[in-house]
Amino acid sequence: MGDFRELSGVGETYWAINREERQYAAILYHLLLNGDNLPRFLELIDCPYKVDETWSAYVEYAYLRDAWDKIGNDNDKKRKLISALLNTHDVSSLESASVQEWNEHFGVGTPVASTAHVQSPSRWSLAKFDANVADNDDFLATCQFKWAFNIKPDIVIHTDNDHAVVIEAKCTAGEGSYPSTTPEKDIFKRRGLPYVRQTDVQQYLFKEILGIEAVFRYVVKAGTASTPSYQTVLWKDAFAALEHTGAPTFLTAWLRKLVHD
DNA sequence: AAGTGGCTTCAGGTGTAGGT
DNA sequence: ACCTACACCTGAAGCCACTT
Repeated sequence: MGDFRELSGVGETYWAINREERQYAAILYHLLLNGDNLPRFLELIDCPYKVDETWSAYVEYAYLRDAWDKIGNDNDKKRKLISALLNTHDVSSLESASVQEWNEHFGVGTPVASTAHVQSPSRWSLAKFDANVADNDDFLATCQFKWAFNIKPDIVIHTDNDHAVVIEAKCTAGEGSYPSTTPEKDIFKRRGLPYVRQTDVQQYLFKEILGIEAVFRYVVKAGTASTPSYQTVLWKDAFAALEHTGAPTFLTAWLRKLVHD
């Protein structure tokens, strides 16, 4: 039997010290689905959209990944889709390329460029298609397109089919930016391109790719500074605004602690 | 004090090869 | 036709040193 808890002197139940942002997001999501909590929350964050009966809500929202998977083996449809949404010079020059040439153009190497399947843009490699996309605007567009296939907002509420509220849950870390790795950052520096904020990619995903009008909110522990790209809400205010009658004992205690600490 | 960049670890997705 | 193991890549996040 392990005795970490005794040796460490950390005697609290886990919930009392938990600092996992996905756990916070899961609690928020759970509460949002109960009673009148959805309208309460939307009012708190100044949601400009009306909710109708088609509303739905998601955690770890990966719409493009799943829609891509749903297309199945239709390579032709996949290429037409990319050509329509990513309207760059190099993409239009790929019309007669083979499937493998198409994949190689975007630098897919996971583990190799497939000869059979048009691979997901989420697998494109920035460091490799750098060599194949000369124009800076095209390069940036290709990066954004790829990133849009990878981002997963923590919570998304579709207030109806064409409007959404996008929630990013944060415990300690701030807003991320792209590109993320050193070699990729070097490429951006060499090209003189600015880094792209996480919320910029989210806005691009919803507006330009999915055709969904959306607002964006960060839920954070402390600090209320909103930037032009998003507004922030405090966890304590979010939880204080939500009804939780009948919740399990630990959750009631946890919420009390979160609201009053 | 807050932000940035480099480094590390972890978890998960993807396609291939090789087995049954 | 399925399954499993495998290699490779990526993003998220934490930590630390450094800058502003």
